[in-house]
Amino acid sequence: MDLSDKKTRREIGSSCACFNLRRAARLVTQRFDRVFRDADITANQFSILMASYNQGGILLTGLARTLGMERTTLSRNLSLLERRKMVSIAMGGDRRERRIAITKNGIAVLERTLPLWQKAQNDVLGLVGQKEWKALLRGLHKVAREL
Amino acid sequence: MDLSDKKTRREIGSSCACFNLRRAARLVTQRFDRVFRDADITANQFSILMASYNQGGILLTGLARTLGMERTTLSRNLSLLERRKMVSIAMGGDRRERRIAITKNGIAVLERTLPLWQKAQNDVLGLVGQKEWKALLRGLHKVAREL
DNA sequence: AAGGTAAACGTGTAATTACACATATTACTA
DNA sequence: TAGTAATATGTGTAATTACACGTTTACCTT
Repeated sequence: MDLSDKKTRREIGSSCACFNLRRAARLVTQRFDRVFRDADITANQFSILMASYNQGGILLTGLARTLGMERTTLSRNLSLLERRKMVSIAMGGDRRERRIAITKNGIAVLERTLPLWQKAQNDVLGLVGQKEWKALLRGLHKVAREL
Repeated sequence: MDLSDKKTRREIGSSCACFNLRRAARLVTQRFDRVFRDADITANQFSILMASYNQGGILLTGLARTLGMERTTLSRNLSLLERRKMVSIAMGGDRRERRIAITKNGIAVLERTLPLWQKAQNDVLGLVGQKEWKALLRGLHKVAREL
């Protein structure tokens, strides 16, 4: 490939899996976090809380896998939520283990944030279009399964 | 919606635009950056350099819009690349303006990183599947257009 | 039981991201 | 032209991300 050819460069930009996914993630995250502005949590924290709710008692490493997040990244994200009493991080029988669970307070935060999530979600789906979004979501699930 | 219902919670997780996009972006970025490990730049910097090449002389704000990146985010990303002589940040006739351009050195870095990009891109497309990827990419472009 | 291997996790460091706020410069308007 | 609005950008702060490296604990093999 010849980078001095502008057509080649544009093709790379418009097809790059990393760039296009990151850009879309940035744009959607911005939308969500603006809607979440007056909430007690970010959209990212909302996802972590929801996963902790669904997989109560799961190990840190397992939760990281579910979230497609590096273990150490999740560790730091959870520390913030633990400090704010939204999750508990308990030692398992195996003393290396960290068992993650959402707290009552975390559930309460989730519940009162849910309407904001619904609004942000509807906003984005409305702009993208239901049909287009369905196809997109299928692809995102495939990525999560395969990578 | 009732969060005490597990089915509801799982539905939220598997449909959330923000979570699913961010997770896919994380996974793909991890792949790319592992392939880029011995390169002089990250996958994100690769994208910024490529856009700076394509839009040579563009203003910071305009480039940020192209990249779907907050202006201040791009400002800091560009500072790193300027310090390493990969882009130039020049004042325009309007002294508020910052005109961004890739340098000769930046082009050289791009050229020798291109094979790594090609490998990472092929890896991801192979795992996701060409057909699935095409549909996904269309959706990502729609997101970038509409948000 | 000792020694080596594997598993689970934390810390140091640095890049990435963006909001709130502030500054500088230009354009517009009364 | 003085004052105001709009534009373009930078800085403070904090969350998010992940690699490299190190520690602790459990398991396994002899």
